[in-house]
Amino acid sequence: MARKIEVYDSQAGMRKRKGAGRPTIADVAAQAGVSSITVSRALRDPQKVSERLRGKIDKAVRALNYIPDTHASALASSRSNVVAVLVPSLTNNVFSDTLRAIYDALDASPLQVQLGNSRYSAAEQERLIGIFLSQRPAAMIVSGIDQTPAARKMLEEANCPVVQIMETGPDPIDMMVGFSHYQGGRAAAQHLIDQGYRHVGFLGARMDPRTTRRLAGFRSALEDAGMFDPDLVKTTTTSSSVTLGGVLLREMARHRPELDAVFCNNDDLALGALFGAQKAGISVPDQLGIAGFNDLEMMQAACPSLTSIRTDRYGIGRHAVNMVRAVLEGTPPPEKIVDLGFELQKRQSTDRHRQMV
Amino acid sequence: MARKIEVYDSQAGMRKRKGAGRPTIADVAAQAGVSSITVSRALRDPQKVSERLRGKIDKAVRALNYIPDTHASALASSRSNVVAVLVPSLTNNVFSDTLRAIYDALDASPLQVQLGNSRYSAAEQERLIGIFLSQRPAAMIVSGIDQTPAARKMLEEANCPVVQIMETGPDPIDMMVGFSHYQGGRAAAQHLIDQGYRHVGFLGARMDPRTTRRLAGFRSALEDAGMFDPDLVKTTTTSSSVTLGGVLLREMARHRPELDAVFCNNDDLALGALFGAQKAGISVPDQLGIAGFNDLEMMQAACPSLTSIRTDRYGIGRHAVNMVRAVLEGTPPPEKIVDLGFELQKRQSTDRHRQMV
DNA sequence: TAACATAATGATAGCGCTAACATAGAGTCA
DNA sequence: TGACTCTATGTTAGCGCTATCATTATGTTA
Repeated sequence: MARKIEVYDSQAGMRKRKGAGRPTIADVAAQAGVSSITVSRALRDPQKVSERLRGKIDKAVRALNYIPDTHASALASSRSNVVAVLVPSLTNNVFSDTLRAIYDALDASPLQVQLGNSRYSAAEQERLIGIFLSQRPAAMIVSGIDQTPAARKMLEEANCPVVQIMETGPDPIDMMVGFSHYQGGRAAAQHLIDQGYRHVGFLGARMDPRTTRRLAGFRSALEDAGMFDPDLVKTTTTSSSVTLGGVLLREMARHRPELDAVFCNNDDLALGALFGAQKAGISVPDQLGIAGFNDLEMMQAACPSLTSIRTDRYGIGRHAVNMVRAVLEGTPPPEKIVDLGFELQKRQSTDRHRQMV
Repeated sequence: MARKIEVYDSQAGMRKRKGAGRPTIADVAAQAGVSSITVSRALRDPQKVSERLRGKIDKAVRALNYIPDTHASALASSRSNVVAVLVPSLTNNVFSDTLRAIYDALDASPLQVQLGNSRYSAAEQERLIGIFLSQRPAAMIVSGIDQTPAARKMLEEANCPVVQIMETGPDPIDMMVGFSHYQGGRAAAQHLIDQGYRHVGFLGARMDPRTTRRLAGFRSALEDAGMFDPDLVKTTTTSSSVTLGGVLLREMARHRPELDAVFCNNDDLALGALFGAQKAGISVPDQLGIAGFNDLEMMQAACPSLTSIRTDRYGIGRHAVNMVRAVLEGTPPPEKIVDLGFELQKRQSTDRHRQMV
């Protein structure tokens, strides 16, 4: 038996791996003259360790420049501090506002963000969900409600809180924060009708599920008013830009001179439509009304100021994090679905009424 | 000896932890009738495993819906697949373009992005660097060259490639990709002087080290021309916005009616200045020249189109990733410092010359 | 056919941390 | 004072992977 142990030990010695060369919790423990677990506790939950030892440990940590290993910690505790967040675009201001809220809201907590960019592709979103789940995240926040069946299944089995954001719908995977894009599109169209516009067009770039629902709402309002004209709907597969807004507007105005208003499915297009109208000598709002969607900051600064549907993008991020934290702290929020609504911001670009009086 | 083993086993049984409940590599191995290490190899390096076993393993992986645990892998191999990226803002389009490039460039590799938002604070950047290093990242990409001494020390000792982006300077921590903001500011000012403007102002929001260097370049050009007037420099501590550009412009124009051009330290301010001028009945470019910085897409779409300093934000991200990958693959790039320069885009907003002819 | 390289697979230990239990010492109360 | 908490610390094993070596099956050469 002794012999066996010897063999065992020598093998162990021969096989020793080198690690990353950084100080470990054991080094800190040795330096402070305590056990590893005490160091672990001192770092995670200081009031569980006496002040005397805490002082020694802090000193050792500083002396060795010790940084705990996240991976070892996550493995041992089988819980990570990562909140995985999936957005379809990094350059769209809509998502950056929401992201900023998520970062702000997580700031006071030990949670970290892991961000993925699905590039408006459901397949890519599915792929990223798989990758992210391999990190055993503490929670997941994903954009939209149109996950692939496989993605949905993964999220349902993910064993962590999941929040779908930007949009609401009848069938949440777990929780939801957003608003109705259909109603938003409808409200914008109704406003243009109410302002007396009669030939209202729709400009849309790279239609995703949400912008498609805005179009559906737009259409329903116009149909109800007996004013819907399919020729006045112009969408593209290319991504949105200010330049594109101008191009689309001028094309539509050329083909259909009776056009007297446009609802742009986002604010970049609306700004571009304004510039396009200015270049073509079309006066806004007299000859052309313009409404956008999201109400980015520039809309009210523009000249003329631009009407838009204000959405609470920051609030969506904040709410999503609050719901996640509530669940992680054992107090699930009473409502699984939060609809933050939207608000029509009426501005000069659709203010024809006053001019006609 | 047998007895000893029994004791050992029973103790182990008493203490068994439950883990996360997900299938592990051992479950896959059992299902496929092979050893764990073979599964590990099949997943990481398929050609090291015979086709027959690979098939069985793939089937077992799918059947169990197995997702490898990143943390366990990182711990065992003491290397992670995380590239930590630190930017000062998530809402500034400048960084979102660079981020998009980083995500795009990493797409084909197994590397993952870990993104931090330092909110334009060096102290916050330092804190985040500490947090990120605890994940033993494969590489770090940080914005700017003005790290705190402690942050710089951590990065120097980080034992992974480090790229400082957005800016170049004489003393890289490791590698650098960017351009000279000083020269950019100088070029913008020189252009305004060349166009015949004589009372050139500077509008700046929340000055960070880079915008401060743009101002220094601006100032040096005006001083060389004997035209610098400190009263024509207006900066704020609040963050940049289109609205703010209009406010700053109108304040400056009111106090100094002789003002005939402004260089705005970013494009949002420049757009706001345009709108502000339009509201105040100041004609651009005749009575007022406007130049921005970065050349966001909207600049050329505006009416009148807006002059700006074009910067290669996407290229910065792409280059940074390429340098990182080169180092990780063992072929360090020949140049540690890459200057991607900038390009003055002359547009209508400063095209007074033509009008005067 | 012996000697040897090569390829495919496996057994074992360890990465750095923490859960779970164990223990020693200091109150606490009747 | 003894049975009993409570607090601060320690011991041990294990989280789920992979590095390292060991072994076995297979081909290759002279």
